[in-house]
Amino acid sequence: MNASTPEPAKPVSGRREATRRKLFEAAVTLISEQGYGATTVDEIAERAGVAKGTVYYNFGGKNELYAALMEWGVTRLADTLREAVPAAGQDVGPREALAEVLRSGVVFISAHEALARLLMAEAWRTNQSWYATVRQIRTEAIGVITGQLDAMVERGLTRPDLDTSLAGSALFGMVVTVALDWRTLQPERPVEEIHTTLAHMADGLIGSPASPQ
Amino acid sequence: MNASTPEPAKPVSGRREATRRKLFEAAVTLISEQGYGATTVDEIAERAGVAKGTVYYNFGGKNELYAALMEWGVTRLADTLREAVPAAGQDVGPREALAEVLRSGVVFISAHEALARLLMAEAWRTNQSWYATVRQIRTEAIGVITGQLDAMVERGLTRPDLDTSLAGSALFGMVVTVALDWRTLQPERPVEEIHTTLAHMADGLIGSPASPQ
Amino acid sequence: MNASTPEPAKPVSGRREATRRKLFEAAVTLISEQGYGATTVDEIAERAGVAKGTVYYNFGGKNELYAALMEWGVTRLADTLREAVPAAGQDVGPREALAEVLRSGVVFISAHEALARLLMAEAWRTNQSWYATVRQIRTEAIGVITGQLDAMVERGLTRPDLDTSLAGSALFGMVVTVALDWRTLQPERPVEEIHTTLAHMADGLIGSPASPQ
Amino acid sequence: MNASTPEPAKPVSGRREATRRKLFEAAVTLISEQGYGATTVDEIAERAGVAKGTVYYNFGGKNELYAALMEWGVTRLADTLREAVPAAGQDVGPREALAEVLRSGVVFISAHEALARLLMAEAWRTNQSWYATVRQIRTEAIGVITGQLDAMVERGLTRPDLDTSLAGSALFGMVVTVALDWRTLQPERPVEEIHTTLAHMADGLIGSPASPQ
DNA sequence: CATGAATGAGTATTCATTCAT
DNA sequence: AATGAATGAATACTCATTCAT
Repeated sequence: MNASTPEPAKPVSGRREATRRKLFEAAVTLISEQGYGATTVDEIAERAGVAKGTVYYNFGGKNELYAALMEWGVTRLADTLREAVPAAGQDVGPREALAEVLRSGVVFISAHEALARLLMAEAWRTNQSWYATVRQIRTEAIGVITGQLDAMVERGLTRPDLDTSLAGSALFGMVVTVALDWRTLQPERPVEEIHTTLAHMADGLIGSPASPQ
Repeated sequence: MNASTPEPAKPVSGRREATRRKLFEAAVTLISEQGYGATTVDEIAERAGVAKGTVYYNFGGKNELYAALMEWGVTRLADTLREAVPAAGQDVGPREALAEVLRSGVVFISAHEALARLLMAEAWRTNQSWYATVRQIRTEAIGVITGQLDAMVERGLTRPDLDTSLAGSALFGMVVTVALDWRTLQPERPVEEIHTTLAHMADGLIGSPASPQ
Repeated sequence: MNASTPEPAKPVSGRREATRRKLFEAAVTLISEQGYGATTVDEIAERAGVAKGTVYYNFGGKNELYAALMEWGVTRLADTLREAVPAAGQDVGPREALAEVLRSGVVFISAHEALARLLMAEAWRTNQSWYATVRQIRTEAIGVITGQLDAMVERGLTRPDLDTSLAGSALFGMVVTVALDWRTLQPERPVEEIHTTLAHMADGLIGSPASPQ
Repeated sequence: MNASTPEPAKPVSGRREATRRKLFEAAVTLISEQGYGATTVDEIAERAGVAKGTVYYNFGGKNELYAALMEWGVTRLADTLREAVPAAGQDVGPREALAEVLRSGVVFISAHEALARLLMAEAWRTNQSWYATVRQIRTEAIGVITGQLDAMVERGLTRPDLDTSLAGSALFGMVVTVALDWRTLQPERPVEEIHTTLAHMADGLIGSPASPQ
């Protein structure tokens, strides 16, 4: 905060950082399994292997921990999607590029079901203190998809009048819903089947360059 | 349950029915905004303009009120979607039929935002007592869409290997997400624009009977 | 709050009022004996013979209970002092009238030591939420004394240039201090000795109509 | 520890003394504003600009810090009052001598408001561990006043039956109350006006050697 | 039918104190 | 000498539920 004192290189992962990480992991697991209200601070602390007071020392309260959690997890989702976008140099068609992004979304969600459930639960709760955070990062994630769609429109691979912003939101909702339904109702199905169906859908959904009304 | 049939046994719409309705409305709004856990019985009663005890007199408890709520709303959603399916005799192509179902979904959601938010928030929280209810009726709603897809597969209007169950879930998630994003972020946009984009997307899907892998 | 609905004569002392009174009494005793911080809500509830939740139902919190307490007690002090002022018709000299007010102050304090201690402890804690209340009513109490002094100045019974406001504050502090010291250090002394000394002091303190500098 | 004074035994004013002083000042201010119970060790440390552990390193605990505080400040008050008593040889009337003591009291209080607030707030809270300290030194301070009154009684300058101990307590309470009211409510008034009013009042007392009952 | 005061088990939160660095 | 992360016992507070009116 004070530019004149250049801070003697504070150790980034000291004891504190390790404790925060432990608490994060405990909290994600428990809250996503039981919901925010049903998860007690005692449980979180016990699972993290620290004393209850430590939660308050590090986060200030249950609400703040939850907010930090949302931000942390949701940032990771956006990052994952961004990483899935093929590098500019690579010779991959926009169609395959989009499929790749959706695929990475499914993988992420199946690895972080908990988080995905929270994300959907909080997505439209506008009066919560962490709504802004969730919304902003959700927009970022959708932005990655929208970006791919824009590229496709540019190259004439889909109808030119497509509202790519709405379509991005649609694809996002589709992926999350399918992925969660899969994990919840038919976890035994191989992930490839999910990928394939989603690819088919996306392919069809936006694959009509000039379908007549 | 219907006031036009004067049953002597139980006066269906006396003070009681009015009270229940007030409580329903208050509960849907509050819970969709804050979540189930964060909404107190006091708040619901206050918003409904009745005393707290009245909630217990009429529903037996917070959980029961919530369960009744879910069942009520979600049944109406399934009914609405079913009504949108063109009667067998009518000469409507499957393309238009599907579009009509999705359209009615959007209309329903924009009229019952709160309920839709709830539906998404609770859809995958498996260890709640009302999970079975939500799931069952959600399946019913998705079933209407799946039915249309099946009809299309039968008539060779889309790829024969489509997993219509997964696809139904995908379209459901797509519609709900788009509709809620619209209501939350850009409520000023005319509903037609939403319809059009969704129709385009569904159109694309239907239009690809045999897109090569 | 709503003038158009003239409130159908709410019963002033129903169950609720009785509960509040019990809590008041329990709280005054305990807090004055142990201090605010050392007194727990559990103790107060137990002593009042009600459940802990009842404290919150009736007052909203420990702080609010304390604030209500201060207002209640301190209002009674002001009332007591006012009542001690001889009625206008009675043939009592201002000197005796003042002595009477001070005397009633001592009696009140010895009957409500607890409250008096709180009053002094909070008198100059300007950043507490209840400071305004304490201050206002303290001013009222001092006002009764100041009123007597003004009467004396008017009749030429004391020096005309006396700052009666400051002098009122001085006499108030004198009375409270002496009374509390008495109760704390020499409770065995008869109250009359205290009265007498205070009367002497007041007599002398302001009894010099024209003492040369 | 202190490079400039290479004392082998105990460096009196090294870093440690400075730290203790900082903590003293922070503690007096905060406690006088909020009370002992409402002031946390965190706050004190933060205001003093040191880490929390430092409080414990230097004083052993919150209670000990407070006790040290009270003793330190209250000793200074007694000393100040004693110094105000004119030396035996000096030719000063008892009237002026008493006025001088009260005057020095007002000056001290206006310079150490926080301490004075504490002194009044804790004076009658008998079951605290530091009660003995506060009481003893308070008695010392009052003793200076009482001493003056005794001298006056001896010389026949006031009524012979005056309970000088009670009267001392009365004057003490009067001075502290007036001084704090002044600082809190009308700090803009010149100190001389306060002095004058107090002198007038004390004057009156002294000037009544034999006021008839 | 409806009310709202009362309840108390369950939970979040505070904060003086410790101790390894 | 000083630090600040961690602690956990003590405590304040919440809120679904009950029940007498």
